Amino acid sequence: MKPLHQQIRDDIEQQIRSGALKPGDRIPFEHELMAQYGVSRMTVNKALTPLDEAGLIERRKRAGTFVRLPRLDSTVLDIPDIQHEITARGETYRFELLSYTIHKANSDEERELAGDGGKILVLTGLHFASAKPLAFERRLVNLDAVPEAETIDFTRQSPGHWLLGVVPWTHVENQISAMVAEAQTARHLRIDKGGACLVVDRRTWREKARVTTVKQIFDGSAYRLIARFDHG
Amino acid sequence: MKPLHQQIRDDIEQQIRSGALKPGDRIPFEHELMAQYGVSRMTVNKALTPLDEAGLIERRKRAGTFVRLPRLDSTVLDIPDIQHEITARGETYRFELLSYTIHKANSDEERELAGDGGKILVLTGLHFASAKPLAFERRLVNLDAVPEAETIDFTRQSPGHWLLGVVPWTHVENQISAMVAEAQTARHLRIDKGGACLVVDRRTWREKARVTTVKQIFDGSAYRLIARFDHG
DNA sequence: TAAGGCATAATGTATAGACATATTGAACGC
DNA sequence: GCGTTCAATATGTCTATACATTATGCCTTA
Repeated sequence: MKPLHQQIRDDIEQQIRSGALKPGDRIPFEHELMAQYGVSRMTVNKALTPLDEAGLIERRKRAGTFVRLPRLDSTVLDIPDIQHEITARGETYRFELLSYTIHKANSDEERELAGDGGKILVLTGLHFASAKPLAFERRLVNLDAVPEAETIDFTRQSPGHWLLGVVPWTHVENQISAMVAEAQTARHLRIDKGGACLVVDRRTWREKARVTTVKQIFDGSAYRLIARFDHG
Repeated sequence: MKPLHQQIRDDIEQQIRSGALKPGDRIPFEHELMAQYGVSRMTVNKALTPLDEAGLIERRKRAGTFVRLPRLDSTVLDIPDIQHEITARGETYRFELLSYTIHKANSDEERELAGDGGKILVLTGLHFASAKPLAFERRLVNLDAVPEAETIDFTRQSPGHWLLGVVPWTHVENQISAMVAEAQTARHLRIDKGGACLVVDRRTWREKARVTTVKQIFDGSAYRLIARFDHG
């Protein structure tokens, strides 16, 4: 048996999603719901609070509780870790390191990550799904934020996968764009020059500190970002 | 002043994110936290419950409460409504209808949406940011699920924006990919043939019923999906 | 009539106590 | 030794109550 507060919550949520309760409609007062379901006010409150936090309802003192206007501005999708995604669909994953250097920040991009003269790790590599190159990656790691990274062998291990497990991130910014493969990218991904590529640029923070910056270029004909989202 | 339960919650969350509490570590028992913060058990519980739901901690009867292993598999991003996004960055939005037909489903794609012989609305159009065409859209709407759509004038209004406000969706599936513009797309978006485009394919459900299918093709040089995500 | 004050009614937060439920670990019996 | 039982313990849920907070709308007053 589900807890009472969850039954009430599910009940109200269902009424909203089905359209029985429309945006702007007032939901019964807490004391009315108490009588209706035969529970205490704390239980009603525990049912309504998550609906408020999820943005489905709005609660105003003295006035009551109302169904919110639907949020127009977003849907949500997952961007999985490449390694995880490849193994999840039953293919074997392999990372191949192409280049690896450690030096002091001296470009704008590097200074933005690690500050002027900060120590950074720059590496490029390829992600393979079975025998096929799926993505080219160029990654910068702020070694002041993640000093352990200097001791890890990335010739086989994906740096992104390692970082996700070791460094707890608090903020991520993704940019997804499309570009046409130039010569070097085409060679790496074994596609024709002029083919379409899907590009993910990702910047990661831990609290205030920048952790890593990565550009991942996917073969547009072989890769799609697939995302499902269930409301509620 | 923040509520007590939130202070406690923030405090514990901070300890986890900073690394002071590591995965597997036991968090003090509720009765210990009661003494530590000088609050009742309900308040402690109200602080811990959201951390549990967010997946940061795991609670086991008799054993106690523990810091969870970090989830490796996903990060989350928003895909905004085009119209909302354009107006949000201060440009004027315009939708231009290119074609509009209503007929019975007769292709595989149409049958998948509305069933065999179901009534569907098919339209194509362009989204403009100020004077520039930003995206080409081809949309199928299941008129059995959204009969009102037949009465709406889409010559100026974006069908996606209208649908979002009118039809509460429960499930969305997005596919993001990259392609090279062929002749017609290039002409519509006023870009060179062979330029890169970002493509979003979206399918929307309301409960079990399919609502709409849309393919949006963006000028890859002018558009990026930008997504930020804050942990917790 | 308009500005301001005030009682009222709703949600917001917190307490103490009760019983339910699940799991651990020790005591017990074979 | 090994499995079983059982009490202890921590979380899960719910109640009844109390006081805080805030916006409403009436009522008073200039």
